[in-house]
Amino acid sequence: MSLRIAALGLLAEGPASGYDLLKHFEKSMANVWPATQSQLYSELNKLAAGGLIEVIAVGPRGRKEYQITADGRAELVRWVTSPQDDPPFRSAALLRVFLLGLIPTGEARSHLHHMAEHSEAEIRRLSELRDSLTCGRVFDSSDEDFFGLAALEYGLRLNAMQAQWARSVADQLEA
Amino acid sequence: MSLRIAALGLLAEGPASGYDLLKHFEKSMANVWPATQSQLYSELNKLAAGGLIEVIAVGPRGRKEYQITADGRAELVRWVTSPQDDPPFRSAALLRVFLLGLIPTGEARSHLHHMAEHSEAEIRRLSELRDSLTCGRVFDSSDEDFFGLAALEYGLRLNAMQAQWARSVADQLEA
DNA sequence: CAGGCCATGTAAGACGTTACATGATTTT
DNA sequence: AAAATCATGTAACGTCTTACATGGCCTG
Repeated sequence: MSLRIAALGLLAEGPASGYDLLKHFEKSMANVWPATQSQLYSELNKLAAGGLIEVIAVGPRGRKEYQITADGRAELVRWVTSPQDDPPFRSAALLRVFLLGLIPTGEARSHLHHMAEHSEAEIRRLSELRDSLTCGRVFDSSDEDFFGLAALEYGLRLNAMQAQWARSVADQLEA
Repeated sequence: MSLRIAALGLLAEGPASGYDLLKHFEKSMANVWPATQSQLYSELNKLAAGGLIEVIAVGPRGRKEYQITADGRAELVRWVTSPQDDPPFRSAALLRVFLLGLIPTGEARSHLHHMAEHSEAEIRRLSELRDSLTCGRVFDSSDEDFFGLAALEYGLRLNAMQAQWARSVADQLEA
């Protein structure tokens, strides 16, 4: 469901081919909903079969340019306003936390430090991504990627929280 | 993979039936890795077939009591120390944020307020869960559910962050 | 004309969701 | 005797991962 929506969402900004979408996708929504090339191409076929998008041109190398249809836009708005049927939150990293008692305390502490470092590296990666997207310009709520930047800000805060949490749990473990 | 580990992890604390596990599961790991009854039962069969757990008793109503094996413990430790092959982070809620530009600003702002309220409700739910688990006693790093409580603390911080973030994005939208 | 990029697709298998199916035992 | 709880399982369907397969176009 979600990948289908991601594809529709990208096409809502204008016509594109699967290949174009994939490129754009990796810099934006793939950060919150990763997907592979195979998956995206097959979703595009399903969307076209369902009439939510349509092929408006065929270029060199069999390139198919897709465009969102009115039905597609309707489906997109329906989904955006229906948060109740989202798939649930899942985190293997937190599941691991539950099981940290199975390894020696020193190793558990070390794992927590690694988690903190990983979050800090993510913060650097996301900061760079933000800089590459904004490239110095100012932006406000009418900006076309205002919400993409808001999602990015979420990622920054999430990782900051995670690093602090991991260090605080590690500290409790020392005692 | 992860559900299999969750089941093994619960069995590492002592023998139990699928039914027992399900009950315990819902109060602990299901918060970070939800699963259905069907899925848990079939994982137990697969684990038993693979020799990671074994049936040590059959009780009334066909109740099967499982116990973790040495191979099972080894697998558990292997997984706990291998964070590199975790499934990636996914959030439909954040994907929705990317698409909030598709609905009128007022509705988007209202959605963000709902997100904040949802997080605040989660904070209350998790606080109650914590109280029911600790029931007033003090705990330290030698406590058997120290790490479960650490995961719970993560949930509290995550939701606090989320509520603040949602309100801050909503505020930028006013301007 | 070789190498890199453009461009799309298939197939097998693991994992997850939903709904249904079945029946024994204990409690009221 | 009915209702609640205990207890396990099957089947269909959709999603995600991994690996593989294919070939056209453009640049040097």
